[in-house]
Amino acid sequence: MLSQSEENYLKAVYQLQVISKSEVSTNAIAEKLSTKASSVTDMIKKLADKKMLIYKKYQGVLLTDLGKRTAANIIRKHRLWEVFLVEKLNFSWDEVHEVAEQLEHIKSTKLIDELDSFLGSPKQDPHGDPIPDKNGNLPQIEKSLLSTFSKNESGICVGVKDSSSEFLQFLDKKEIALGKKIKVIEKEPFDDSLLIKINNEKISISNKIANNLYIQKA
Amino acid sequence: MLSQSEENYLKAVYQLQVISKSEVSTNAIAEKLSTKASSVTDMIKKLADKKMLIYKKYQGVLLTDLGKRTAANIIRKHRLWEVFLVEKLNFSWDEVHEVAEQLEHIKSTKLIDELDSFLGSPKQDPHGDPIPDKNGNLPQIEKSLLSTFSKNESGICVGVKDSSSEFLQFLDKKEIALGKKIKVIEKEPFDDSLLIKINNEKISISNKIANNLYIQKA
DNA sequence: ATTAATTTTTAGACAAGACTAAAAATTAAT
DNA sequence: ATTAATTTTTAGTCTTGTCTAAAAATTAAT
Repeated sequence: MLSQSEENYLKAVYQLQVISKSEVSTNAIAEKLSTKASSVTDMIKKLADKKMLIYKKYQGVLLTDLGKRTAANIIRKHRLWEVFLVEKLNFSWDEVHEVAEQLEHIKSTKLIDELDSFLGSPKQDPHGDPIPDKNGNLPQIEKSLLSTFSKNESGICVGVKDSSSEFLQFLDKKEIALGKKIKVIEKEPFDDSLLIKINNEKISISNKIANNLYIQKA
Repeated sequence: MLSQSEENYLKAVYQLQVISKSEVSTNAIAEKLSTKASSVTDMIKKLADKKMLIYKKYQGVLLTDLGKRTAANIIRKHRLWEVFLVEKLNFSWDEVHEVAEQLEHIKSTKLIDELDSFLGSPKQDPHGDPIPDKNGNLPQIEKSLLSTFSKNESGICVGVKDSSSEFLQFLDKKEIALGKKIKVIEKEPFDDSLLIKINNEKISISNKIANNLYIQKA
């Protein structure tokens, strides 16, 4: 049985490993969890003892299959709870993260199985992130950051990279939502800002915004 | 902000104080939480520092108004989650306790407000226990243990004293459920067992069973 | 009213998880 | 190929919540 803290470390390693596809460094984990490298060293020793990851001193860590499945399951729980909060309890997509961080640690297989079917086995969470299945498989959909688009390219908004409430509230204000069609009208070479068409309107967005919006190419 | 452990102590004191209506002893708390008296002493000092209860050495503790409201709110969360599990996620009444013990510690006012209205503001949990309102008021319904009934008295089954899964499964097997009408046909003086009429059948139940079933007198 | 039994508190220890400061190993730079 | 910079680990400390064992206070019993 893992503690909440152990689960949080495991989740962080998983997310970093998905990005890097190789060993995850102590410092990277420390940064992700806003903690100190020394605390990370202590914890990865414990997780290595529990066969969740492979640890060689000074070489970073790699999740074992068990570790991957366990981490994916925590993420599954997190994202299912997010769907629940938005679909059933009137939360907006910028309010769910903090509560889901707590709910993901509840231990009950029946709970999560029943929640999944109660929600109709959703495939994505409110931010467009895929929900791992019961076996820990995480289906990845084809998507690119809007910042990589050139003039006249278009697609459907399918996800966000940053899911801070600041960013999400900004998107709400601009009426940029998942499922909407976006077309790049102009790309400004000076600051890489984009003039896009969405909701039948033309609006200008900064490179920083475009760099946090995932689009499925049309 | 209270830790999970502090919340569990507070809940235990609340439940003991409701029964005794006076100071709660260190040993009583220790017994309720399956812990040691010395641990209890440590914790009640902390809860006294936080103005949750009044503590005089060797004299037991009494909850403050703040403590009472806080404890009632934890119980409110516990019972609302139990309703959710039974009504929405196909849990049976003997499966909910353990999961609700975890869910009751989730911190989010919006979550519990929305859950309450999602469930239609239920007034009782699946075991017939009243759900405290947002202000910590706990409406008590009129009820008596079936063991106190005499021959020919009757009423409606409205709650259980023991909510262990063993007892609840026993009730399921005998088709004794909340809302059912029960009439005492005979009371056996030798062992205080009862012959009762329920579901249009006569069945015999031991004093121990009758002592854990709450009935609203007809 | 002492003595005995019980309850409660104190003192000290331990595990988990975090931290700081310093040492060791690795990586980068000249 | 050394030196410098960075990263990682170790060693020691702190807090929370628990425990055991012993001391102190209260309650019960003669």
